[in-house]
Amino acid sequence: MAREIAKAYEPQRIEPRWAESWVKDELFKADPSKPGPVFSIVIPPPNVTGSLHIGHMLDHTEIDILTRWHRMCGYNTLYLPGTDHAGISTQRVVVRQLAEQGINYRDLGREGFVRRVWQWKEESGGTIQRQMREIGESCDWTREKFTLSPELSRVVREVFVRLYEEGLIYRDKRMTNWCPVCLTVLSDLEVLHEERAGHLWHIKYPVAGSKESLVVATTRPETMLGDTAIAVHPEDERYKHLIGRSAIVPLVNREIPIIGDEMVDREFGTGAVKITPAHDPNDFEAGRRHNLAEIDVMTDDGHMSAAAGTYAGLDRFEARKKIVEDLKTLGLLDKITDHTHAIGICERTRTIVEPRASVQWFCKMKPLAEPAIAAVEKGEIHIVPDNRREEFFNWMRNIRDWTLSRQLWWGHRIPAWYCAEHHHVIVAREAPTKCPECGSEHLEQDEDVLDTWFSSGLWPFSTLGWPDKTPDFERYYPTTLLITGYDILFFWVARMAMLGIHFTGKVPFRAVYLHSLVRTASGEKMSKSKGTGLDPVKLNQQYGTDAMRFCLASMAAPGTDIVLSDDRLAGARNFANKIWNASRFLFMNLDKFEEGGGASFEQLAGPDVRAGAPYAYKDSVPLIDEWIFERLTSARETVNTALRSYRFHEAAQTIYQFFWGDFCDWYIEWIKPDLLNADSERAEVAWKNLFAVFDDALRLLHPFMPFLTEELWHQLPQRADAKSIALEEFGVNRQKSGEVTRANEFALIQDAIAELRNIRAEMKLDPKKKIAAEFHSSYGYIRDTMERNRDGIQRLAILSELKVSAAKLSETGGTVRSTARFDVRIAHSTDAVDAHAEKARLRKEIEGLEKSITSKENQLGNPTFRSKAPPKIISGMEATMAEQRLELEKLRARLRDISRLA
RNA sequence: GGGCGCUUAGCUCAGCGGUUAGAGCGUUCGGUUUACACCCGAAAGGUCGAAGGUUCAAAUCCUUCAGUGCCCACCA
Repeated sequence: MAREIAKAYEPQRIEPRWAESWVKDELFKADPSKPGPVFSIVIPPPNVTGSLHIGHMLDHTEIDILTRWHRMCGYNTLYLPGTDHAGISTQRVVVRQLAEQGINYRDLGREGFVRRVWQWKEESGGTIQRQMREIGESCDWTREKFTLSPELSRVVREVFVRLYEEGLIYRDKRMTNWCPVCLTVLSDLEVLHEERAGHLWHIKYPVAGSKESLVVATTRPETMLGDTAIAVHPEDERYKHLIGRSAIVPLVNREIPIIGDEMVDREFGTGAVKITPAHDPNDFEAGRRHNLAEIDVMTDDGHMSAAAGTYAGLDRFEARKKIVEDLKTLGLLDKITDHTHAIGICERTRTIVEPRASVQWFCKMKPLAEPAIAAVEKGEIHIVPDNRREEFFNWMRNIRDWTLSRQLWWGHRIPAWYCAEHHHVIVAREAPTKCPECGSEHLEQDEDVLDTWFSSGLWPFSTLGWPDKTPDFERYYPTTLLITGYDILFFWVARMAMLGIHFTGKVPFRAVYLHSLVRTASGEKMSKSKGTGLDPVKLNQQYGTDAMRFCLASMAAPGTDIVLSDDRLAGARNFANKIWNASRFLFMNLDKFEEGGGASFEQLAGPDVRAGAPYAYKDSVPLIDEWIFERLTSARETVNTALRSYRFHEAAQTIYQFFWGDFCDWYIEWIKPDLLNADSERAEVAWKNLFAVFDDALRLLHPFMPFLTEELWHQLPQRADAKSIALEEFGVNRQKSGEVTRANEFALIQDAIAELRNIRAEMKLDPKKKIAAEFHSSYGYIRDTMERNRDGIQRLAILSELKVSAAKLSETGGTVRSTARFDVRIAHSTDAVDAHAEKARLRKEIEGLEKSITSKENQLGNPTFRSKAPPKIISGMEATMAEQRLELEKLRARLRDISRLA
């Protein structure tokens, strides 16, 4: 039966079918009761609001490659999917949507709003999970988790309560970062720092009861309305006499004390600092030291509050302008100088964050950080690449307490209640009915929710059933590996490490691989909001998911960022197409072979037949087959080694090289005639070995290109119970141990063909015309190899005949090419020879060789080198030099001959 | 202010102590070879940012410098 096979690979026609069947058959469902070493990995949960972006694509590609590879290597494998409720992001998305409908979310009330978010999540929140299914990720969908599900919420409460009981979670008034757009506090990590050119305003504060005034410098004049002191250094001769007196805050005419405090840097500004405890971290501390009032002059949304007097209601930056104007008018503005300083920016909205004192829930980090640092130091958690370890240590050793509460509605509500009468605090797993201290039944739950990262920090164990001792938890925790971008090392990885160790007593993952970021051509981090992101879904459709995966993998060298381009994607697409066409060739010729009365597909390619390879013809495995099996084995070993150390690019490159270079360009080209050989035994052996190699090669490629390989693998006859190539063995070594291979003999043949082709091209000989050639080597075994493989050489070098000779080749009437071990010659009319060009070519080659030889002579002649270098290097160098000398001699002779003839 | 990277072929990047420095793309030349022009064959192209140093041996390790990118940081 002749097959209809598309001329080009059309991923769109193949991918959806397999993606669907993999999910439907629950192909990747983990079973903790099954034997085998464990490979478990949890997904970095993407936002429910999200759709797949290029960063996920990279994450997921790497995760899926390693998962599929381990699965095929016999591991009991779990890849656990799920999503994050993403507090601020999600809330902002829904708030914006409501606003578009003219609804102010606050009007819905807390419950109404949260209900809307859930509703929205159900309707359009599944995008990313759907996309993950479409791109065929081999995760266990029966174990999908969501950070805000009742199941995981229970874990969040458990953890919060325990930390509170241990005294690690506390509530306090402290300096926090306030985002006037998000309307919530942020943790330090959510605040970015940006250097900006600003000013230093020098403002005169009159000293009470004197004509003197004190000049202070500030970058934020509007905060002066909340000043409650002026500080100078106690030892500062300029101001010492003023300590204990007071000054008048201009514009609001408040009398404030002048205090002495060591915190003041005499060198900076004027050496006198206005103290605004409600709006500056240093001032807050100073305020506590000196018992100063905290006057908050701003509202939640960044306007001036009632405390700002006549400025109330103004936007904070408007107020700044106005205040500066007014000071100028009053003659109280001493001067303005330029000043560049770092300001805090909200990670999401890019608005300037306002430092503000407020009451929040915090988590003490030092006691949690120490065991995590130790775990990384001891190698219980292995961080790759190495330099990220240092970053981790740096941050962890200087860690500060974590602001946990957020003034949002979407998220895990803080499990704390206050009694109306005495404000007793009750922290509990379930809502209490009365205050255990005073018995009051008027309880109100804390309005705030937890930072999103609090629940993600529990992800590796919360998803596996902790605190219960579930079979999943027992079998799959600690997880084997975590793969994520280095940009969330602190946000997420560090917190998982701390919380995992604290609560389970074990590290949450044994290794962390932090991959590169995908950047735009201009080097920026790709971002949807900036419009610089590539849409992987579109690209997957355009080039095929396999091509996309392969492309990313081939560029994913550890520690370096990726710049994706159409060229690279096209290259990967071409590779997929190449494989498709190679298969097309196999199946088309197989049809011919069967129709011509040859053995059946089953007889040539059945699973048992494939397993029995390599097959011999006339008592020995054909050289070409032995060669390709060896190339395959070596490629597989390289891939295994590379993947063990996350060198995806190396693995991908190796496979590419093997499939395209070895398998297509040489192996298939070489065996073409054998496949339809009149000698049916030779043909059968060729076919059998071919299918065995093909099967192995598909397996090798499968983790990288799951769809294409699944499709092609199913074209081969399979066992009745074989469901997917994904569940097959990655590869078995087909070489018998101790067997001496002749595979490198084929390398000589390749060299000879290359030299012959080179002559043809350089001499511009008619590419279609078969030409006679001669081959000489002083080694008998090499001549034998050529004799035995004459047909193939003639075919691939387009020769009419190949004369193998023990005698030196004549230089006249043709062109000779030499390697150390052999010479080839093609006869042609001398006018084809551009003697000048040929001489130049020879000279260049001679020069290169001479340089290389001289450098080796120098080294080998150096006694210190001989005594210190490893013997392997010395003998290798000697051998190479000997070969190079032989070749050099030949090239020189040839140059002399040409010169003489010309 | 600290810390971490990067600088290698026209472009994008591998290689990170050892034997004439590699890939993809691009370029040049030649090809309707019964799988593939998303292809085949051949070739050109690099004193590995600069200067010192360590070593028998340096693109690879160290120092300095010059560009360039990123992360962390409560000096008004």
